Amino acid sequence: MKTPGETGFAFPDWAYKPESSPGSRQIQLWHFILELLRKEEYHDVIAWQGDYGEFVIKDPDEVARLWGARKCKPQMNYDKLSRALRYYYNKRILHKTKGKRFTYKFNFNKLVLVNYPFIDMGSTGSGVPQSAPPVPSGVGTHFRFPPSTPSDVLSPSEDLRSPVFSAVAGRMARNSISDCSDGTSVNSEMEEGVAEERAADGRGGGGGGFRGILHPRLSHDSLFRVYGAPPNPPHPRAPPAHRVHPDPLSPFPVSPLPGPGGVGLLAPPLSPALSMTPSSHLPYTPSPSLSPMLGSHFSFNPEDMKRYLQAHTQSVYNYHLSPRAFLHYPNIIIPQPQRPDKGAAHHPALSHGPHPHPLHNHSPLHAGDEPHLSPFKFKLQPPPLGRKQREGQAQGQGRPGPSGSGSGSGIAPSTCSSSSGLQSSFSLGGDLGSAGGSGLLSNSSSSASLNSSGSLPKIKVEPISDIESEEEVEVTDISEDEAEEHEDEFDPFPLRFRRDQQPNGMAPPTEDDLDEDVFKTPAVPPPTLLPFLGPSAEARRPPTLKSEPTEPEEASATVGPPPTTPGGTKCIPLKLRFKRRWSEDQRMEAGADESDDKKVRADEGEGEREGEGEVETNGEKEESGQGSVSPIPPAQRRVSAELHRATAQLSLENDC
DNA sequence: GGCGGAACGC
DNA sequence: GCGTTCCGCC
Repeated sequence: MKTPGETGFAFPDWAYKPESSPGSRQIQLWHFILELLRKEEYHDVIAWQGDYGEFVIKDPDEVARLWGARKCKPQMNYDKLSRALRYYYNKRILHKTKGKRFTYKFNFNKLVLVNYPFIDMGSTGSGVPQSAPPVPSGVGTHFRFPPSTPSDVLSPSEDLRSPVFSAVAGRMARNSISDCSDGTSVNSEMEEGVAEERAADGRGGGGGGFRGILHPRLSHDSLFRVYGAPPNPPHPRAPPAHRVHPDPLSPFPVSPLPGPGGVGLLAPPLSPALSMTPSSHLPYTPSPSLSPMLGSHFSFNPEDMKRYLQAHTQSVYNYHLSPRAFLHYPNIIIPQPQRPDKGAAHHPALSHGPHPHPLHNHSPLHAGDEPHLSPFKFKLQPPPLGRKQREGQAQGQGRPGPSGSGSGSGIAPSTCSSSSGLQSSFSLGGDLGSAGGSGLLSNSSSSASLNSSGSLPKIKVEPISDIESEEEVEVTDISEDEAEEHEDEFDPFPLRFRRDQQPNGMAPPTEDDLDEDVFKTPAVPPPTLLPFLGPSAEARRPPTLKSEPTEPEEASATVGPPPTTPGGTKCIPLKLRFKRRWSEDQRMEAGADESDDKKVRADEGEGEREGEGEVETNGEKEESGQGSVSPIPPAQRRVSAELHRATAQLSLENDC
């Protein structure tokens, strides 16, 4: 057994906060265990031992008693407590160290996941040492990332003795009460021990330690903004440059609970933070020493963080995490798929691709210049909007704020985000915007955000074809998620979303899309489209149209006469284009000569109009109607027909 | 000692 | 959801 000073396992402060236990108002057993573990005075009862996260209950009865005291369950015993612990097996929060009596091991990764559901913990059991805490090492410095900030996650790595944890535990201890009232209190036994510690510490006030660990580059302001907390700096005083807890043996200088000291920082309603816990896909390399036994200092390397965040983002998509999670983190920048089109690729938003998490913006390093270094093999789409949201946006948002350099964009209120409590509490966006000044999407709305990134070249890509194709894919590919997500009115990552990005100047999916599994579009246009493409398309149209999906019509209805302006980035479905062209022709023809060919027109157009009428939207019906009353001079008709043919051919070439 | 099902309470 | 309690089983 190591001495407390040597055995600091670090957890982010939230790990010690009962409130951080999702779904439970009360302290959870594992929280409690952590509490005990980090308290020196209980090291003869329970202590870290062995691998990272591994601990041994030296005195089962005592631990049970303590637990019982905390929970006001006098009848508690180890048998019961162990049962509770065993329930953690399934949750993978804990697991048993086989062969060692009373020895369990924390699965840090899982702990993180539990608190930060959207964080991928796919690494669990796959390479990353379970419960391997990110490495605190060394002695002088401290965890660099703001504690309790989203970035301050379960970092088992952080030394318990580090200010962060000290602060957390300390307060906790101070506030300890054996009243069994709630999870925030610690039983009297603990309190006693802590009291002594504190005395020994001679430590000042709680807040200090906290501030001490703030990242130098992170202003308090920025930190608080992360929480959407009031801008007023918690502590005007300058934080100690480093060491805040005088006594390395006293890990509990400050309480993690909200209070005079660390108020806002300590209790984000929900920390959306990323875990510091390394995962298998995390390039992040821990400090030399992973041993929690070492006194430490978490020298956090921004670069590492950057990679880490990248990895995590990737994880989210690579693994089982539902993209729905992003609903709660509207500000997360999702790397955009690379487009053949350079312009699109350089879209500001895209440039952040590799660093989807807003956090990265906190760090001075912006990878805004690595648009092509995206490690993602798949397409990542900006958080899609729910249908309602999209619609609402279409109306409400006439002009996305120009955010030339992203100045305004960052803090721009995200209309879409309002729906989520999380979003409000965790407004990284603001911070992002200001910090990055890079047009990061603070606006959860993909379209708005993207658009707002000013320099985004509007690309009109023709011919279209994608929309219909996508619709197809959408129907077939989305199956699970789609159906599921619909319930939430959240449109996770169905292909449908692509339609939304088009208005943003995103080129419609192209070749590279075909390489993608996720967002693959059919290589061939729907059969129903084919009739259009032939010279006699018009004639054959009616029968086929009936079975055609109506998306294009819907689109046209919304778009009205499509943004035919060059700036109009809306891609018009092939079918629709033909339709419009046809209508135009009709109009032209009508204008040309009214008297002549009503009969002719009637004869020729009969079939078409009938068929078309069945699928046309009202508006277009009108157009058609117009055409129907307009005779066409043979010559003109010829031209028109050729035009049709040409267009069709062109479409064929470009399409598919 | 350890496991996990089941019923139950909050 | 998170235990708590009880219990049979290995």
